[in-house]
Amino acid sequence: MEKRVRVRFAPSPTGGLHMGGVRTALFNYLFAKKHGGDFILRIEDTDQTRYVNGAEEYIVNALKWCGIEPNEGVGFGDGPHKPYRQSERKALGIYKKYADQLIAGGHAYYAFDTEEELDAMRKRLEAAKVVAPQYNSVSRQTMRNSLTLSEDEVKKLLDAGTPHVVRLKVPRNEEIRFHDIIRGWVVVNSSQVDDKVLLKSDGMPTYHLAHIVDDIEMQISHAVRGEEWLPSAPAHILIYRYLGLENDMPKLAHLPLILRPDGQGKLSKRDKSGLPMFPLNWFDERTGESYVGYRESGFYPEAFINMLALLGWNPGDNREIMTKAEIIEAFTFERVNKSGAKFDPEKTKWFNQQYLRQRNDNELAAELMPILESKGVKADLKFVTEFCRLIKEKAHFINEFYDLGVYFFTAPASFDEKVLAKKWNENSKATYSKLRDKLNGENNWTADNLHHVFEAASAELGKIDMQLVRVLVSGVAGGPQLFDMLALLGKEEIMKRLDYALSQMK
RNA sequence: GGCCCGUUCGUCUAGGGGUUAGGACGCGUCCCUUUCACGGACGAAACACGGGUUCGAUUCCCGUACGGGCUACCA
Repeated sequence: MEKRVRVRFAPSPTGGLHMGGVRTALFNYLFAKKHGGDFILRIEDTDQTRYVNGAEEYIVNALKWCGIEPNEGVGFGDGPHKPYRQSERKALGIYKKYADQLIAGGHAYYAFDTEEELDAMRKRLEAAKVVAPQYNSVSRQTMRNSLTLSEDEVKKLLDAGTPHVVRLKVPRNEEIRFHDIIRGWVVVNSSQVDDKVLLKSDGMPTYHLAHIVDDIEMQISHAVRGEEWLPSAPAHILIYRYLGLENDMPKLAHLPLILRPDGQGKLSKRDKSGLPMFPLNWFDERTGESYVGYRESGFYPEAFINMLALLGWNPGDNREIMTKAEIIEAFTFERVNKSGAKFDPEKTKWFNQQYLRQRNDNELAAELMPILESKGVKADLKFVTEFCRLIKEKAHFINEFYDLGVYFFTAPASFDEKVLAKKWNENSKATYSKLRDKLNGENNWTADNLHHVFEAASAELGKIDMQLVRVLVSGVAGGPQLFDMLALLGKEEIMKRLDYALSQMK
């Protein structure tokens, strides 16, 4: 029988979760939901020196905002495999048990080398023109460890509490094969793998040991992670093997990376594309740096995850705008690409625009009201709702609305020079003053009727240039449909604006 | 440098031994329009290169180039 699908997202709380991490979480989530399985959040906080305050909370909040909610784990209600924080699991002695088992089986050993000694070893190897200096089956023989020291000596050192690590004893020359769901078979020779540290001198496990122990204990069925883990996968295979768990290990799937838009390297915390790299605002109190989030930039979480899902995956047909349910339904690892995908800021904006257009005017107004308030703009809901109807076609984000239509809230003080230079002449003042008077006599102030009034005025006064009227009333050359705009602003306001504009014109 | 992974329009991608190599973003032109948009139509734009295998290769194999990842008592 197939194992129940149980996958985990296991970030380390070393900073804000950036969008590459969000995508890894998303793919795990999609796979779990597709198969009716479990999605777990585990916190890999084994590096105490890199722990950042607030990072864990950020991760939880970011996943919540994205709608990528674990059904088990830190911040989402503990489950049967608690605790889900590795620091807490370490306190329970979980990892040491496995490390001891490896040592007892002759597959791991104690190493007492100091940082200086390790440094010296690397320098020595470099000087000897060794291509890849590492702690391995060859170099370990020149170091101070339980393979080179006598049993008595080792015991003495351990009893004296000498700082030491536990390392994996990787064989000298052995072919390691493993299957990746996305990439197929991968073969690496063990000579390329170093003797990885399993237990650090502070007693904490490294990622390599910890994730294996936890994946086994938590009955994880698939380890889905970024491609940056591919090179260490052979070492992981060895650990499972030496633990006698090779048949119980999760299936592996290494996701392609998200690359920078300009093409060089994987996405970093900061990018010049102008779009955020983080789901939510993030302030790093260590460095004092802050980063804007997708949420605060006016993105919808549906748009964000839709975009992310299509970066490296596709449903096999031409669909692009998909609900989360549709994505889940269509999701398979077979349709995940092998190659890295460059992040495309333009298309990302387009995704949000598509979702923006799906909202009705009442929903948009409800979203816009607090933004207006924060800008100190007072406007009533009815006005704002109509404003949304007019302006939404031009926007990608709700928080562009105000800037795109400031003149709906503040009368213009200046007027587009280009349009005036091209279209305003010595007769204009007389013509548009007459138009102003005609409008002033008009009581049926609707878009439709204003359209008729303009046509009649054009016939009577000579051509009324609609763009000129637009500039007189709004100050700018572009904007929503003119008559809708006049209708919304209202007769009183339009009169005021025309009077002011005409007083400024020659 | 070494090891691993990858390579279809500028970008995200579909496809796959014989196709006019399809879609989307962006870009351009036109239509609609007395303004501004939306919208519609059309267009430019890709199989990295070299060898095989084959009647035939963009598709399979091998090299090369290029790109990416890893190379810590970080994850």
